[in-house]
Amino acid sequence: MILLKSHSCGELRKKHVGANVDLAGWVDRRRDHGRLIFIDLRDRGGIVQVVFNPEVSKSCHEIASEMRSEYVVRVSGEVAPRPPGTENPKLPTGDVEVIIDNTEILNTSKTPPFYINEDTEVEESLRLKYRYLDLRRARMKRNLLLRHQIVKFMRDFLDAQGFIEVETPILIKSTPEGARDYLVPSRLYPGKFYALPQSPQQLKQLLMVAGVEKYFQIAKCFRDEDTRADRQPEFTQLDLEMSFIEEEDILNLLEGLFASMVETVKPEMRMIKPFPRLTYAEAMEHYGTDKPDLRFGMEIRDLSDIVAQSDFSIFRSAIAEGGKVKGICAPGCASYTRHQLDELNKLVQNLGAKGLVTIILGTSGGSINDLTLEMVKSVATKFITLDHIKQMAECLGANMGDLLLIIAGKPKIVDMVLDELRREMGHRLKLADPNVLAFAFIVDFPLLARNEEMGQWESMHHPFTAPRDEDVSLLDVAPEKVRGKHYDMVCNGCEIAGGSIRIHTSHLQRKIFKLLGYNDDEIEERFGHLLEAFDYGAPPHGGVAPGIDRIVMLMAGEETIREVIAFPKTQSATDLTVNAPSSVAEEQLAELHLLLREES
RNA sequence: GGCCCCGUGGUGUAGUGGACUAACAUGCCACCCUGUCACGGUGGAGAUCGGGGGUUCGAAUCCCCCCGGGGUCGCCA
Repeated sequence: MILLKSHSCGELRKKHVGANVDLAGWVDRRRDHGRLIFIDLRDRGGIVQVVFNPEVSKSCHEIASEMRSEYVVRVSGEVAPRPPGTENPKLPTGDVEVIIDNTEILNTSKTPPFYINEDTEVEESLRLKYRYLDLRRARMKRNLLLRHQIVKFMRDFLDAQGFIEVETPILIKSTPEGARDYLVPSRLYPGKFYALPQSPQQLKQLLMVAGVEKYFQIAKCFRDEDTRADRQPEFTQLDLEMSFIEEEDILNLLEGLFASMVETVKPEMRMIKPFPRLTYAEAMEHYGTDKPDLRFGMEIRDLSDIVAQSDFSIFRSAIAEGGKVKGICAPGCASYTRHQLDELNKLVQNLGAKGLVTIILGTSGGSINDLTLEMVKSVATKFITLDHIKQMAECLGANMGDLLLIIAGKPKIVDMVLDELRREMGHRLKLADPNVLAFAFIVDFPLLARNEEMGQWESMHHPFTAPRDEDVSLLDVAPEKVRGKHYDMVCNGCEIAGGSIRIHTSHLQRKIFKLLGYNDDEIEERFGHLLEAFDYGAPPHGGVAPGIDRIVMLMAGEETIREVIAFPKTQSATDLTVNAPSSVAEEQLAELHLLLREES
């Protein structure tokens, strides 16, 4: 026998009754009744109950009494209908069972360090150390399968649209202006290094010059920066690029791809269609972030004009110093206790705000017109008139019984803190439906942002992003006003994709590099290959790169991308499964011409 | 680099200065059990409470340092 299995455990149904089957898998659970032993046998396809009856086979029954959790076993027998009344509706295979007349233990197993057969919380470091066991669990198996289905859909979809998949190198050239690079020392060239790609950006643009026209790749990207729930040192992007297109083409492609992918792979999840489009300015104004969670409202409103003339020094001084006063309305939260308000205050202070002004609007429902000063609970009542409070409540769309949360300070801090508060309150009030994927496009980004520390212009996206045609003339006089042909796709508060129409002439590209502070030598050394390529008939082109880990995370309903990566790294960038990074032998270092520095 | 949370039998939790000789569930081991499916029953083994130091008559519990995991700000063109 070459194959140990004639069927998968999970596929057996009533129609198989009478068939002799060969199965193999892991012991999920054992129920030993003394004479009769039931084993739930598990393989990738599912679980089926197999029965060891000493009256059928005494030797099989003896072997089965030795079986324990996670033993690897092979069984053969006849598929039988379960006796009436003993069917198990919880199992897809619950109408049948396999009466075993031949079996073998292929391998034993130690008692696993955590439950494989139960969906209980286990400390993540333990799961990662024994990731191969963790991946046996239903949740991880489901996530791996979903990821496969998503990636397969992407490949099929893009193939049907005429894209071709091209691989680009993993050993490329360091580009220190972006994220920190992962470096690979060169054995053949002492003192020189390759870098792992932060993204295949320049290579895919060269593929456009090469006439590929429609390219994509499931691309591993590497960035040596600190991790987050949605950020890993290495991650996967659906990298794609097209020639002879404009921004609208990319957005249409994305919407078509993601909408049909969700409808195919996760039909139970809902979307807002067509995907809403917000300008960067609108997103920042109403959500305080360029990646808003649009599953709920609770929009931020600017209250500066209302309170500018008030006697409340916190508000007045913030505005006088060039700051803003903005707030949100937490519906129905007037009953918040002192303790809960203190908690929120602590939250905003940890984020860098000076404090949180809370205004409780009465205790029961009703029209805000009936509000009296006695019904308002807030430190602000001493300094702010009832009229101002009513105006703020109206501006925030508040009703009686609601809680206003107001932050004053520098615009950047105010936005960041209110974004956090909005998401926190949305979470507490369960406003974000987990079965909704609220995709949206963010457009009209500024091309450049001022780096205050360095006193220099930096690319908002990357230096290859084309400025809007009508703004090109502003590059010389007012760079901050130049809008880029840059777009993001966001979903549920997560940046899912970023892309742009690229510069495709060396003249304009050089101009941008110079604006970013590079001199001619630096431009030549770092980007000479790209600029030269542009002089050989580079077509207009643009593209986008959706993060695969993130979209799988959202579709799997997970909180971190580690749950959808087979072997993820910890927050401190270690791999607990294989214990990486690790020391290397002195001989390896010597071969690479490396000497370790003494760190103080 | 900053701030915050977590670490108690194999696993998940309870215990927040004395009654803890550390509890509960589950897992594990042994025996019993022919229809269970998170099988059931009886019995048993198993943690000096992440590590180190300190305070105290007394520390799982309070303080300090360290280690590990997580969240986040900075960082992520």
